[in-house]
Amino acid sequence: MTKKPNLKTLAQAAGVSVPTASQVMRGTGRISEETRKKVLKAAERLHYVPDGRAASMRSGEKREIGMLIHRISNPFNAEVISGVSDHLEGHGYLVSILDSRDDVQHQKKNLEAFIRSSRGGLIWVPAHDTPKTTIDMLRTHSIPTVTFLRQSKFAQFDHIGLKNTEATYTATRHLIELGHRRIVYFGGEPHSDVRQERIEGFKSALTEYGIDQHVVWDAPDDKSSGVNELHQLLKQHPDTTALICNGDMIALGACFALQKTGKAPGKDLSIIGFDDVQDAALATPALSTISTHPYELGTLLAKTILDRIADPLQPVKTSQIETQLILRETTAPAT
Amino acid sequence: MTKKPNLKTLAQAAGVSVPTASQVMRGTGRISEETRKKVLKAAERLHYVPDGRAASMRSGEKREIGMLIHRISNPFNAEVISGVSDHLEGHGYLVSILDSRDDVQHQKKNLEAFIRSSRGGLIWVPAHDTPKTTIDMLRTHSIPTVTFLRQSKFAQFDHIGLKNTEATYTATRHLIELGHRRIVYFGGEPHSDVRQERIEGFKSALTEYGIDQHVVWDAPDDKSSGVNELHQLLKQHPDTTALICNGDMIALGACFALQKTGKAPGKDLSIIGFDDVQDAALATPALSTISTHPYELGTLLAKTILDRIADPLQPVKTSQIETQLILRETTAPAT
DNA sequence: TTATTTTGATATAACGTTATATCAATCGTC
DNA sequence: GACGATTGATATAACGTTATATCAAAATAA
Repeated sequence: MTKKPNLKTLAQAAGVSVPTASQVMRGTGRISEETRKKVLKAAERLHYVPDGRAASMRSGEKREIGMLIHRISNPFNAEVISGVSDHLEGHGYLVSILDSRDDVQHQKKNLEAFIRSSRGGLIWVPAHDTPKTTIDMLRTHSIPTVTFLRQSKFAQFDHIGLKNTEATYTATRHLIELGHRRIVYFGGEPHSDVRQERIEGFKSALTEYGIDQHVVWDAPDDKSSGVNELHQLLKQHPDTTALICNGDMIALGACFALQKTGKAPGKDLSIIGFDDVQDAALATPALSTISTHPYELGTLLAKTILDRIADPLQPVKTSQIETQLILRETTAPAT
Repeated sequence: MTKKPNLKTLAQAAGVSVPTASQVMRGTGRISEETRKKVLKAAERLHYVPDGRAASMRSGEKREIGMLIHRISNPFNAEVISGVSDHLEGHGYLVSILDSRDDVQHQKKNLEAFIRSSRGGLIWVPAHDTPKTTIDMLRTHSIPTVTFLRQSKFAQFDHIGLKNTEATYTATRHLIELGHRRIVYFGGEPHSDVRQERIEGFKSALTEYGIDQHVVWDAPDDKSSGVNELHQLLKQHPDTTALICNGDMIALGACFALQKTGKAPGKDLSIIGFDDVQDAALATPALSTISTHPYELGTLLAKTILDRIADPLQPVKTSQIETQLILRETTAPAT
């Protein structure tokens, strides 16, 4: 087992000085074609790969971006990651993912290790109830940071969100125009800001049409929760004719639960999801939902963090991604 | 914006030398209680965090493990990641994830950047058709590596897989004992080694019971593929009474497709999935499937890579995780 | 009392790069 | 043929740590 080659061994093998070898590997400086070939050949032979730690330490350049997200298995996030990676890899960055599991303890541990590792920037979905101390830790080390989906209450980072309020406003309005009057906002955690924005759109549509019953039902955003909670909801509000859901998973859960009691989504209860995950189109009946554009969101995140890295002192930027109401089979006129 | 504090500024602030400050931060060496407090107080005040790059370069310790996997959004993988993280975080490691998207180009780019970044080890699901050059690259830099799910043809790394052959053998045998004779292996890519193992178990059960029709149907492992391909399959093999599927997603797709034509999974066609994803239990009808133990797999991966790091020259180890046949509603006696 | 060990701190060098300054040799110009 | 400009290389120092060696002072032993 030979030792790992470094610039020194490479330079010796090629018969040049260390700085010359360094310049050849990076394609900088003034190098004759002859020595360039000599060095490259030696590098090939030795399988030389520069040590990113040393390079980054000396040059100050950090060619790695971290993404810290709340649920790595969420297909929406996977699409966002693809968008980020495709763009940043083109700029010579490595994108690595950390999973906070939406838990502030895990998040804190990850962020501490992240700061130690001295990466170039952070693309982040803050966990629910992220404490101020965690934000302060990030700010203190002035790490280029962009948040998405969820915005931090305590600090101003660049942020890219969804047009949540607009999305649910449009969806709710659509249901009202179909004749629905008893519409419930279904799912989500009480503390979530994103959900609050969505509820705002929901309520403002209702108010606009003079409907003053504003029922909001708290429930985790997964499928099994949709199955269980729908029964509770219908027991308490049996006159409900339509649901605006906080996510596709809970919406699909609600569909299943409904079907099990012999009723039909769309016919007996209109249901609109949020996210447009792959399953939404494939379910029976196919789920009406609000489509976001995760890949484009990723691209925008990548651009935003590059801007922030290029000019750390520029004013904070915030933008929103458009959404789109997709009508499939779970929405129908009220009977 | 003050500059980032380092050991030098910390030492000055505390009125001690740099090595002393370093020792206090790491809790090593002989330090009086008095100076220890002085340094810690100064560190707190300056928000000092050591630079992991410099520390790692000097000490040779690398406290970061990378996972390079084929589909970050796969819920099975998410569970594995949890298992790995929980164990390794306990040992002071940061676990970061790279997504190859099962594409050898992405994988190569990621691995190159990975090698440059000098992490402590790699937990890897090799992409399909990973070329020998990629393996050689890894071996050349003698990076502690453990593969899981898929094993490299070209190199001997530590590996943890599933008891694939045993799993499908048991499942197929169960179907045969229910009276099924026309059983099809449904889904997966032709090149996949894992699938080959599963097909082996499938075929050996059939052979054991004297059934010589061994139909294997190629198809991508996602839901929409299950929907589309089931029709093709039934057109070509209308006497099929049961499916062993290569994954839960394609199995669920097949269930949907079947229901759309007015038939019932379980009653008209028995279906067994693979993975036991969350949706399997929640689908209607609930999917019979083969359960693996992803979290335990993760734990075992973590232990294996720690062993490999501790002793890089020890002989290569391979182990298999047990699987379990979960019978729900999509399996029934043949009519 | 003197010799020896222990304690608590520090000086120095090294990890593998790259930025900057320097320098000899070659080139072009008038 | 003398001058400055360009070319192609190199010497040196620095990034922020930690390992090793060293050292004076205090504590213990003889």
